[in-house]
Amino acid sequence: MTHPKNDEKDEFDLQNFLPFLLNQAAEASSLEFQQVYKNRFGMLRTEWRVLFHLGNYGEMTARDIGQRAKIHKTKISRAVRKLEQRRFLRRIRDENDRRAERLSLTQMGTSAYRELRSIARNYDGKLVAQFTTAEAELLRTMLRRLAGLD
Amino acid sequence: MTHPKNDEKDEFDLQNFLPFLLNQAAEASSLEFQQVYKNRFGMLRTEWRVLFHLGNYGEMTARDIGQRAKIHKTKISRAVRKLEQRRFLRRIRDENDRRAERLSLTQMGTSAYRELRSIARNYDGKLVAQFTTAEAELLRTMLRRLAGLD
DNA sequence: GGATAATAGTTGTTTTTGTAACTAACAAGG
DNA sequence: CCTTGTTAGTTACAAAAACAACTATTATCC
Repeated sequence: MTHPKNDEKDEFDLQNFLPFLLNQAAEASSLEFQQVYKNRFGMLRTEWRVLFHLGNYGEMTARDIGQRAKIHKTKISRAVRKLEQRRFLRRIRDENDRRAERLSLTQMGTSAYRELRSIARNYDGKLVAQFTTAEAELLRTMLRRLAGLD
Repeated sequence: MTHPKNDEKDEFDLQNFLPFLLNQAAEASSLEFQQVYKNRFGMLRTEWRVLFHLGNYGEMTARDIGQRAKIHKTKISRAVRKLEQRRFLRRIRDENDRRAERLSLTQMGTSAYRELRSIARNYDGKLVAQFTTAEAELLRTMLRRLAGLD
């Protein structure tokens, strides 16, 4: 019978594999916040992200959002439609490039954004509270690096 | 207009929101490795994880795996069936508790595991190479903490 | 100008996931 | 034993994601 465990010197554990760890951390740390935009606003993750981008950066096209957040265009297309149906955003055809449409939040969208942003901010604070300021800062820097942002 | 507390001064950027950052980092950093188990072995993420757990920790039940990796039992059930069909694992009904089945890798499963583990190890090394050893160590510690592991 | 390629966004179809309900086996208390 | 509750795992159905093909518009370049 082979012994899968210690064939060679093997300090490689799944629980140390960075992609696994990152994924577990991401899932665990988004769970609670997810409840908010799901239960309170009936939103999906992508919808929340689109809302957040528009609230955060102002008027953008679907393409802009997709590029910045690395979300596929079909997901964005569907999220935009839902947000529009719920009167959270409006779209205006760009007359300089009639393929694109400029998206922006309505009053309702803005107020939902504000509420969610405030909750997100508190939530982030809570997550980060278990680390020192320096640690948290380093963590974000490393994550941005791994994410290929910056 | 009313002034909710967190409304005006806004240093809160989506790209600093930890759940978002974690998710982006997780996706970006698993993309390349995903290609390996997808294209080379036709596996899904959960299948790879089950394989890895069995390879790493030896014989386990579906429940054990689910608890350790926080994977839902239906996902595991499906992954196990596929891995069994591909002759990567076998199941043996536990005679002490006939509800459970003890899962273990076949020869084929073990060899796939070994190959994937080696690729994963290199891949992890590559990811971590952009940080100092201390930084990487801290990163893993923080992620484990966020993930609720340990 | 006109063919060809590229881009913004949508729609249709297939996979994969999530959720709930289910079977079969065990556990505990009466 | 026998009801009630719990656990391991599966299955059926609904929701969401992935993937491919599509329309409409703009850009390229001969």
